[in-house]
Formats: sequence, C-alpha cells, structure tokens
Amino acid sequence: MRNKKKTTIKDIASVLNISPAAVSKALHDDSRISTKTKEAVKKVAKELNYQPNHLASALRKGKSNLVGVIVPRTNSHFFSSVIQNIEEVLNKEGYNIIITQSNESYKKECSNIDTLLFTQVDGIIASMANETISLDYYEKIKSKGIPLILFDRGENDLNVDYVGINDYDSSHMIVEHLVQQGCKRIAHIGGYRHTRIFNNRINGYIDAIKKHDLSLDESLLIESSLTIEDGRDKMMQLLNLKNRPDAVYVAGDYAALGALQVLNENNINIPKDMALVGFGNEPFTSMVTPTISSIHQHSTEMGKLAALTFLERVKDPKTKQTLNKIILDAELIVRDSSNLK
Amino acid sequence: MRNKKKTTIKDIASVLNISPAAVSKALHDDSRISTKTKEAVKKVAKELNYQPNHLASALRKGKSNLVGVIVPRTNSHFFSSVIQNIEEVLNKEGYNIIITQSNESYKKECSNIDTLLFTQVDGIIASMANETISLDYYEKIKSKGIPLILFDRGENDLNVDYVGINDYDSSHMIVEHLVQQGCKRIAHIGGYRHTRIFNNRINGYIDAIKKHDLSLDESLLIESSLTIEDGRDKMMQLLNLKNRPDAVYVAGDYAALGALQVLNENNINIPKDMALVGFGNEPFTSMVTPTISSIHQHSTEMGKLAALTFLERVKDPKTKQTLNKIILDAELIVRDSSNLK
DNA sequence: TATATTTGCTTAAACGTTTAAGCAAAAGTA
DNA sequence: TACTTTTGCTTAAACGTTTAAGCAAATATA
Repeated sequence: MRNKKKTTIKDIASVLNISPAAVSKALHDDSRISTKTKEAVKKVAKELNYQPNHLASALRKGKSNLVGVIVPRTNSHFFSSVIQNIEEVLNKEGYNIIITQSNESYKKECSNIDTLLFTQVDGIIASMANETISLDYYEKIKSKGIPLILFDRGENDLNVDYVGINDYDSSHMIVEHLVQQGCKRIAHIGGYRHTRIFNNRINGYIDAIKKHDLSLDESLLIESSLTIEDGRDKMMQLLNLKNRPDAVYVAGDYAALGALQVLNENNINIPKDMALVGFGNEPFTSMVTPTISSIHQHSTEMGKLAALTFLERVKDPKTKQTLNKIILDAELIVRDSSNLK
Repeated sequence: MRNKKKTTIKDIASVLNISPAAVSKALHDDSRISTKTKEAVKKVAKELNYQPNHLASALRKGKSNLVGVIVPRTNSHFFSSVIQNIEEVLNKEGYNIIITQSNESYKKECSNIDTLLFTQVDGIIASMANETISLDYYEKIKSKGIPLILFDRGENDLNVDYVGINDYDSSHMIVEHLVQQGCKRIAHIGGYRHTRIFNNRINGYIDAIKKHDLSLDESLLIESSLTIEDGRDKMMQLLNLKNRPDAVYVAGDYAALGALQVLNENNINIPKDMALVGFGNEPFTSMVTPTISSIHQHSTEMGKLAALTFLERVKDPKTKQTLNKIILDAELIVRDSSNLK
C-alpha cells in the first residue's frame, strides 16, 4: 500500500489545476502569488507528503547547498568540535555538510577533494593531513570557482582564507610558564616543520628559549609525527641523553600522552623530575595521571569562524579573493604535569 | 584567465561533431560506440578538463550515489572506526557518504534524517541516540523506499536490517571473568533499559549472576546515561553502600573512566579492593592508570558489514525486506583493572 | 543475390525544479 | 473615460545528463 512514486510539483499543480511554475513560486512565497493559492498549495503539498527534490533544484540553480569538510580524522575532540560548530552555523543558513576524513594521508585527501567536487559542493572547508606539504591539489578547488577555507593546518601566503590560533605565541606562553616553574632545560617534541603551524610552534619555542637566556640545545629539539607511538619513541630518546631535560613541551596531546606513559613506566616523577606540557587540550589530558597541561585551541570559535568566512565568500563572490587570515589567541590550561607550585 | 564555464558533454560533442548522446555513451564505454570515437571523446574530455555533473546524472538516473550516516557522535573511537570502514567499502562501489551527528539528541536525529532525505541519499546507515526510544521517525526513511541499516544501537524486531554484537553474551563473559578472579559482589552500572543493547547487557548480567549463585542485590544494579560525569556519580553511589561491591562492570568506557577517577581519588585499590570492567575498548582504556579491561566490539567488521548489507539491499530491491540481524561475537580484553592474577 | 543481423550513431524525451518573459484581468490614476 | 500599474498567473526554456527508440550503413548469413 506504499506510495512508491514520489509526489512532485506537477502532482500538486494538477490537483489544483494550476501550473507547476505557480506551485514552485507558492512554495517559495513569491510575492506575485495570492495568499489563497499559497495556502491551497501548501495544504495539498502536506496532504500528498511532498518532499522537494533537492537534486533538481540544485541542478537548475547551479548550487547544491552542500559544503564539504575535510579533516585528518574525526576521532579527536578538536576536529569533532570544529565540525560540530561548522555544522551548526551552516545548517542555519540552509547548508548541509559532507564530512570526509583523510586519515593523515595525502592520497586520501586528494581523492576526498575529487569526491567533494564531484558531488558539486558549494565550497570546501579543510584542515590538511600531516603528509600534505603543498596546496597544489587544492588549486583544483579554486579553479572551480568555489570558496576554499582552511583551518588549523593550512596556514598559507596564498589567496586562501585561513582560521587558526597563534601558534608562535602559544609556544612563548608555554616556555614562559615552564621557566616560571623553575625549569632550566626545556625540550620540544614538535611536529614536522613543513607544516606551517608546527614550524611556527618550533620558531616560537626557539625564540622564547633565547629570550630567557636558556641554552638552545639541538638535542632537545625533535621533530615527530606526533602519534602516541612516536611520542613514546621521542621521549625515550630524550631520556637517553647524558644531560636530560627537566621539562618537555610536546606539540600534540597524543604524543604528550605517549611521553607521559614512558615517564610513568620509568618511574620519573612528573612534574618534579620532568615537567610536561601538551598541545590541543584533548579531553584525555584531564583524565590521565597526572593530568597534562595543554593549550586550548578554541575549537568552537574556529569552527564558527570557518563557517562564517565561507558564508561571506558565497555572499560576495565578486570581491577579489584576498588573503583573509583569522588568528585566535590560544589559552594555556595548567594542570598537574607542569604545576610545581 | 580562468575557465569559469564548466565543460559539459555538449561541449565535447560539438568539438567532435557528434551528438551529446554519443559522448555520454563513449564515456561510459557503451558497446555500441566504436573504439575510435571513444578514444577521441576521452581525449577531448581530458583536454577540456571535463568533470561530470553529478547532480544532472543523479537526477536523470534517480539515484544520487550518496549514503547518509547518522551517529550519536564522531569523537569516539568506536563510531569513528565504524564510519571509516563504511566509507572504505562504499567508496569502492562508487558511493560517497554524508556523515551527520545527533549528539545523542532525538530532535537532532530527526532533523538529520530530514536533511539526508532532502539530499536524496540512496540509503541511510544509522546508530541511534541515547534519547531515541522508538523507531517511529525512521519510518519516514522506509516509506521513501530506500534501505535503512542500523548498527550498534538500534536492534529491533521490525523489518530493519541490524548489525551489532552479542551484548547478552558479552555480559556473561564479563561476569564469568570477574568470578574467576574471585569477585563475589559484582555491581553493574548499565545503560538505560529502553535501549535494547543496554537491556540485553543488563539481562546478561542478571542471568550470569544467577548462574553463578551470586546474590542479585538490587542496589548493585544501576541505570546510567554512561557519560563520564554519570559514571562518577554512580560509582560514588556504590561506594556509599554499607555493603560495597568488590567489582563493577560498567556498560560504557566513558562511564568506566569516571568510575575509575572516583576510585583513584578515594584511594581504593584497583583491582584488589574493587575490580573494574568497561565496555567498548576505547583507546583511552589502555592509557589510564590502571588500564581498564573492556569489551572489543569489532568496529571494523561492523562498519564493513553495515555497508555490505546496504549494497545487497540496493542490488536487490525487489526482494521483500525481511529482518536481517547480524550479531557478532565480542571479545573481552583483560587489563590491569580486573587482573588479580 | 536477397535477407537478416550488427554496428554506430542520432533524435528526442525525460528527470523535477526554477525563472525569464509574457499576458490578461484587476486596480489605481488623471 | 482612457491610460498606467499591479496582481496573478501561464508558457516555455533551461540546468546536464541518460536512455529508449530509431535509422542508415556495414557486415554476416543463406
């Protein structure tokens, strides 16, 4: 007994003996349609359980009201929160989002871009994979003439909008905090320099170390993929030094967790023997023992701003695309791992 | 100098002086088109940087090759892993997925369904929010005539495909394990009974307790929302009992984490004074101190099976939709929190 | 050689919507 | 009264693709 055929605008039109065009206009509250007709149309639409065919209108109007989102992964609180806020802002404006994950792979990222373009999205909001070095492939998006907004990973000097936090200053805050706690030899397990945000963190670290007249020991500055496993490896590397550091600033919470595990396993007292600071303020930082100090990246604002930037771009597509960087101030959350009282 | 107008099939046709229909067929390797023409078409397509318009073909063919996925949230390893595997299987078959989150809200879940239907997805794969009690709203999906596959949360006796694990047996495994470790008073912080999987876990717990001739104490069985906070609350409740349990089986890892925090804060030795077992095998269970025993839910298989079930349904839409339940065996991962040697 | 089949294309309609253009009737204006 | 404007619709084309139907030429079959 199920109504297999979907009701279309034509069905409504024929019931009321008016043209499909009138129905379309009535449904969109066009001023040139009488209130009477509008009411009749809406009544019949409800009765016939009319559901507009999005594909048809998208095809006709040349826009899909779909926005693609690319993230390295969704199972981190940061990205998940950014996504949620992008969604919230865009839903209100009638956009839906398609979420894709690159799993930190450049190849997957490229295929995600193709997928999204194929789906005729009206724009793409993305944060780049660890592997991704250049924005070359992203040119494809711009050549389609749709807005591209990058966040977190993707700071650039090209004409691509970017929303992120002040990584350089964040490093300064961390080093400053550790110095205040009395630390003298501060190590940094950073991300890969080819990613701008990690490079900024490293530069911030270096400059802050210099500023406080601490020795800038090359063995204390290590690049890492920032996974848990690599965090473990790099921490062991630091422990094997003749002259161990008394504090470690890790550029990612997952790697910081790995470091913490190694320290605990080796019965090294945190923070007395070794202070520890992470980056990202992932929920688990306050769950582990000891709790890990970390940088809060304002994921809520970042998501909202990314979405709003997109909305501005579609509203005003004529204005020349110029570099629009939004840099948020981050916040250091001090927890047990670096609290020496 | 940018080519603003997108190349269409017509453009290719006019270059080669053939009909658009021939181009379409050539691009799809129709047997009725000569190899010569096919090659020519593909060459021109590449030259003009032709990108097929997905909306147009979807409209014409009546299918979008989009599959909607609804999950309570993406920032849990379980859901994130299921999604990843759904994606992997479906991408191979030319489908893309749209991920939406309900944030455990029934209202959001309904709006997600509307959104997905509006986007003309070819099917929906979903796991229900905590709040969701009935499948009523999901009827909308079925009345559209597209496949609906539920996983994890959503076991049902209706004609809706379901993929999940054996929750009843999992509870048995856990209780059995705790008994073997010497526990006598085993408490259960369960989910809400209105959700089938949690009800199954509770029933499994009760039956296993009876089987081992342990006392079935009502005060030891508590329903919970299974968030970290509620895990804390319910653990405190158990600690306040005159006759404390010597083991707690928590139906979710996040709540188990909350319980662990409370135990640690109260200097209760885990597992000596109180053994602890969680459910879900979230990565953090092996990160905290002590590590938490948990049930591995085979998220990889679950995602793949959900996707495959969907593919079968679209391949064979004529066959009557009958209840197709796939129940996987779960696995207990024993860690420090319940290992009494 | 006459007929049947296959090959390689074309034509035209269709998917469901939106929208520019147009037109008659009603209402407003002088 | 005669004109202009507004109202309320209709007509028809368009978005880019797919596909059923058809047709002429080439090839196969008897």
